[in-house]
Amino acid sequence: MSPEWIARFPELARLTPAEQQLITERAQLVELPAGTTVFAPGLPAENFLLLLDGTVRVQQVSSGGREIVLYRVTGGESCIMTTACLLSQDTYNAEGITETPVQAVAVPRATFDELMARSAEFRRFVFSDYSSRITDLLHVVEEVAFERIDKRLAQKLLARADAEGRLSATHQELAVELGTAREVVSRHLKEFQRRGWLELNRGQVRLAERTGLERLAGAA
Amino acid sequence: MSPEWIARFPELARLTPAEQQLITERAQLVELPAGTTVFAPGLPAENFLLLLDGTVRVQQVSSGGREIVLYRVTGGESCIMTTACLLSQDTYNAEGITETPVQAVAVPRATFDELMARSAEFRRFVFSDYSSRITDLLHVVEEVAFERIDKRLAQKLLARADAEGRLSATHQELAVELGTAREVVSRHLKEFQRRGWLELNRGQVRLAERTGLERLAGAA
DNA sequence: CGTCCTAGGTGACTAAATCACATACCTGCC
DNA sequence: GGCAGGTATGTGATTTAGTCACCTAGGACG
Repeated sequence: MSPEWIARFPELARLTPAEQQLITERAQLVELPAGTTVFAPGLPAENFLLLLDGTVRVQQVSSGGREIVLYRVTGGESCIMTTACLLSQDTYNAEGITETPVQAVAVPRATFDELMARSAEFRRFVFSDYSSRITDLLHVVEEVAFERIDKRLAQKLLARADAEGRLSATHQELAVELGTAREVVSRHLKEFQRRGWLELNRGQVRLAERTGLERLAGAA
Repeated sequence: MSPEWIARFPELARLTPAEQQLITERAQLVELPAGTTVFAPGLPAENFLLLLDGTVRVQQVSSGGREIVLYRVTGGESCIMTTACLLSQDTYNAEGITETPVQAVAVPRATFDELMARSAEFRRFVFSDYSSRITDLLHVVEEVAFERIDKRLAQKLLARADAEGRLSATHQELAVELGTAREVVSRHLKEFQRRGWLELNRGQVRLAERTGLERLAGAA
């Protein structure tokens, strides 16, 4: 395949020309529509995935039907969870779903192994990705175990709103982000609205007074 | 150092003699008393640690002073978190503390890198350890986000009790295991006692009727 | 215009966390 | 033995979160 994509991964751009050629020759470009399940319990992971464009949401589902978003993989990152599935006998009960149309590069396992053997740069790339995911997971644990829902919700709203303070999300979707129940989100949103911090419409939130949200989000 | 220890790591025993020699020549045996901080936010991690004996408890501490145990590293496992610290610019707010006297092998970073380059077996060993830790963290997220405290407490008690059904732990220690508050643990323990499932003494729990606990622990 | 589906609202209740103390138990020391 | 000080545990009151059951509102579409 054509090799321009490799420039999107600064760490890979430092590989030797021969190593870059190895990747670009053996890797396959894949295009996935939004809503595709990239990995899930029971599905075998065959490739090391490098995301060029789009985002993959990784979340955990409980037996009781509740869900929580663990992290997102975006362009320029690799999807380690699939790699980890290759190596662990334990099955994860996490799943990865494309949130947008996704363009990615699939590196076959044998090529992945060869690059791990040949290139210190490649190893650094893979490890730093692992480390980032572990950091993400530690962050989720910290939030879920120790932080108040209203604070976490305020943080989410600020993080996901666009420049005009708008975001499209149902209460249910926000609940999954935080790993809580829809009613809990609805009640807090309503309270925020009562305080004049935001306006609510079906599937839409518009931030009116960021300062209040920011104070709550930043509260120790 | 003397090379017998390597036999405790089945994956490493499959390395070639030359690779095994590389490790045993360069690695250092370290002995740590119980209660030593192995890694913590801010501390630089210099070595790849392989545990021979003892256990290291890895836990997260919140700003509010609450804590939660994430997982334990025991003999035959490596302490990936320290390695990950080497590779991630993000600082973890997790810490590792020896729970017992610990005997470990410290592999210098350069030797670690060399082995990663030379040995597919070594890579498999490192990756499978990473995967196990990620699995552990996913498990913690699932428990904290979705499971009831009484069920989790029952599971902990069953898991930590010895053959006679005894375990030494304060309510506070159990609370840290679960990432909750001491009062919550005290009240549930008291209720378990009321049901005749266990007997309580200062710093001690004795399981009297495992069946009740088991039913609660296994409840969907 | 009615039907159906999804989004959101709400009251009642249970579970968990927090706060503020009150006791109980143990160890060392007189 | 008795007392002091530290650690462990008990408990009520209150707030916050999660659950359950059910309701209403907004759209899409025939």
